[in-house]
Amino acid sequence: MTRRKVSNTLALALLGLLRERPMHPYEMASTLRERHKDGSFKINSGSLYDTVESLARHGWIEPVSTERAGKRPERTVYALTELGEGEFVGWIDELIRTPVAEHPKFLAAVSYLGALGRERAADALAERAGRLRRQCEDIRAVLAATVGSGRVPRLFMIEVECALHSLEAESAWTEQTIAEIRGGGLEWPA
Amino acid sequence: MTRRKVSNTLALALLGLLRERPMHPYEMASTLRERHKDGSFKINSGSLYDTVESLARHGWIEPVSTERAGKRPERTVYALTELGEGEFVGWIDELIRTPVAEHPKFLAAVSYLGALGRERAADALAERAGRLRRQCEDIRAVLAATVGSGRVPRLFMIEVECALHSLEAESAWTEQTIAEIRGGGLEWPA
DNA sequence: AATCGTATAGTAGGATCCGACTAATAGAGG
DNA sequence: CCTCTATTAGTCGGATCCTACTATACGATT
Repeated sequence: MTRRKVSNTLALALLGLLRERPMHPYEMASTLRERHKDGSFKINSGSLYDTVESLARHGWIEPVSTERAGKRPERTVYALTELGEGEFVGWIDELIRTPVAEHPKFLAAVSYLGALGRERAADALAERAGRLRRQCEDIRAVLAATVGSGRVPRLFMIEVECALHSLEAESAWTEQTIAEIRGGGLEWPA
Repeated sequence: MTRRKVSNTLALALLGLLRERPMHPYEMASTLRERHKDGSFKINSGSLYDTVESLARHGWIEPVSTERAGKRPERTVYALTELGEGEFVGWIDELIRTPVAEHPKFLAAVSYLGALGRERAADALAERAGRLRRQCEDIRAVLAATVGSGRVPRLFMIEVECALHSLEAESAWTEQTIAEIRGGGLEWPA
């Protein structure tokens, strides 16, 4: 009972791009960055090439040509296969329907918040809260510059809205918890 | 500029446990599960032993004895070192202060929500919403049975509250997005 | 008393991931 | 027109992680 053959979500991003047109790996990465998809996918040149190879091995994409400009390394252009197209949609469907447990680092740290002591805990949370606020602003700016100006359909940036929503929630929890610590509403056992 | 020597947050969990008393690896894992920390840390027997070894290699913990019960494999009991204690607190502080980009699978899928088409997207989101609601209820039940009954100090389960808060936020976003899709408030380009 | 399921305890080997590196070209600045 | 930096493009080796597996003990059931 082998799980899904390729599980890295970067693969999902690549499949999605190749639905538009064939590309070579480096172009996939830069296109994703241009479109601000680097918040939703971890784009790392190391794993990029591994992932492309793995997709090709499973027949979800295939090389269609190789080009060469000057003395630069040869670039292999890949295209989506029919198999890949089907897997793409099925995979998304599954990812949406079934929540999977993630283990964010913040949660790990919060588990031992007590170890910092009241003062330092409140301090650290306050610093985080500030950074979260700035991150939210940055994201709002991106949304304003794209969807806000009507240049990009909202659906194409919907995951950015989703990320913003969850950042805002984290921000709210953080502020509220600081208040409870400082206000004494949260007991602090030894 | 060396990165942090051990980066897996499971290591953080282990350090935290060993602050109470020395334990052998299997006991660490089962204690964490008992305390419902398996929502905040990914506990996997494979990585457990790797992580313990890595912590020992860096001198954050050290073997203090080996015991044997019957013909079972020998168990090595580890204790926290002073170095480990310091790193523990410093690590938590850093994790709290500095948000790091996580890349939840859901966000990846939402990035290509368009590929499902209106109907199917709303459907899939609705299924997720249902599961999220059930998860929230489960968590509330755990909180009621522990903190609610006064048997466990609230600070010891604070990360569960945090996780609940973020699940609720995701839940809300999901419901709201379903409504926008079904109500036509969200444009659906080809 | 033989069998079944579950808890205890850990190992081995491969898949995956990633940081650090190489190397060529284009364009900016002096 | 020469150097410097940024961008383009990709490789490589090792660290990490996890799945699947081994093996014993113990209580309950037939």
